[in-house]
Amino acid sequence: MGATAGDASGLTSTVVFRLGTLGTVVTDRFTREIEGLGLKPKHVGLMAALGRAAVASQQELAARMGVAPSLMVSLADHLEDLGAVQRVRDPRDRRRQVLTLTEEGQRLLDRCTSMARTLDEELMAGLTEKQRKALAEALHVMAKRAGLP
Amino acid sequence: MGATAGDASGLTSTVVFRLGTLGTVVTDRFTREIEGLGLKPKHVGLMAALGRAAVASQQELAARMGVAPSLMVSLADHLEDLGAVQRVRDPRDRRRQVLTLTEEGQRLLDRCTSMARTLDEELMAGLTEKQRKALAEALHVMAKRAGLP
DNA sequence: TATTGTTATACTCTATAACTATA
DNA sequence: TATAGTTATAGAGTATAACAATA
Repeated sequence: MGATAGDASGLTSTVVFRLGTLGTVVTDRFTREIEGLGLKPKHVGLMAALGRAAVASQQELAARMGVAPSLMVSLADHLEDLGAVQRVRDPRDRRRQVLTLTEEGQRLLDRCTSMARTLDEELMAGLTEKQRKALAEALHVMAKRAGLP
Repeated sequence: MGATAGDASGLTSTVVFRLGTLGTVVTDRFTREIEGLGLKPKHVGLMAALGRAAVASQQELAARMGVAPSLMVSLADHLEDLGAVQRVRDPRDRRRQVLTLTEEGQRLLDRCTSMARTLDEELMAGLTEKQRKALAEALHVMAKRAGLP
């Protein structure tokens, strides 16, 4: 025994490593799943943000999602093309574009949510009900502390 | 109550969403942390893979990490420049480049592991010891099922 | 002819900077 | 002059395809 150089279980067993690698795998999987809807993860993230806030300017949404305003433009463009969001100029400040989720957008978001739930099931197949609850709670606490929804 | 359209807590509370977003945040944080060592996450992943396997050809490592062989070349190039890995031609099959972790590589890997542990602490600051154990176990089970180390 | 590693090229994602219109 | 949104441009990261050496 002793400090065998070459044992990297140290790194790979950290939460940082596991969250990073699992996050990538899961996101890739989700990306393939929503591809048929003409969506990428960021589009879904934007719809989810709109689902919570109901109404917000592009700048506010960009700040909330931590992306550049220029990226918000192309995300909104694409969702508008799909009929998932509406752009309305704020009459009080005509510089602001206010985004709202349409009924079609809500339907798309619902389908994505359903797909995510199916993936959740697959992902947690090896866990007991108790373990799933504990996992969900731990992720929730960490997400809030990190300023995530 | 009722089915209020616009409530997206459905999506954002899935494990898929939480793993994806937390994975990104945590990886970005780790990336900044190791920047001073001249490393990117993939370099660390390669060193960790070498730490476990001790010796492997570039093709084997590329397959294990799920990256293109061409990317393995540049990762190995960079680590070789840092003195973290050695390339040795397999005498039995001179096409194969066998990679091994040097002592310097082990030192670098150890420092990265230490940084990851510190981040783990920060990340799980809001969790009880019991919750941390439960989280680690759940992540471990899911990682194995996903074919991750 | 098939395989390993390498190099050349192209594609995706996203940020920064320049620009337009409103304020 | 400052800000919201847009457009143009550039950089990072990585894959695919073409190539060289070896089997």
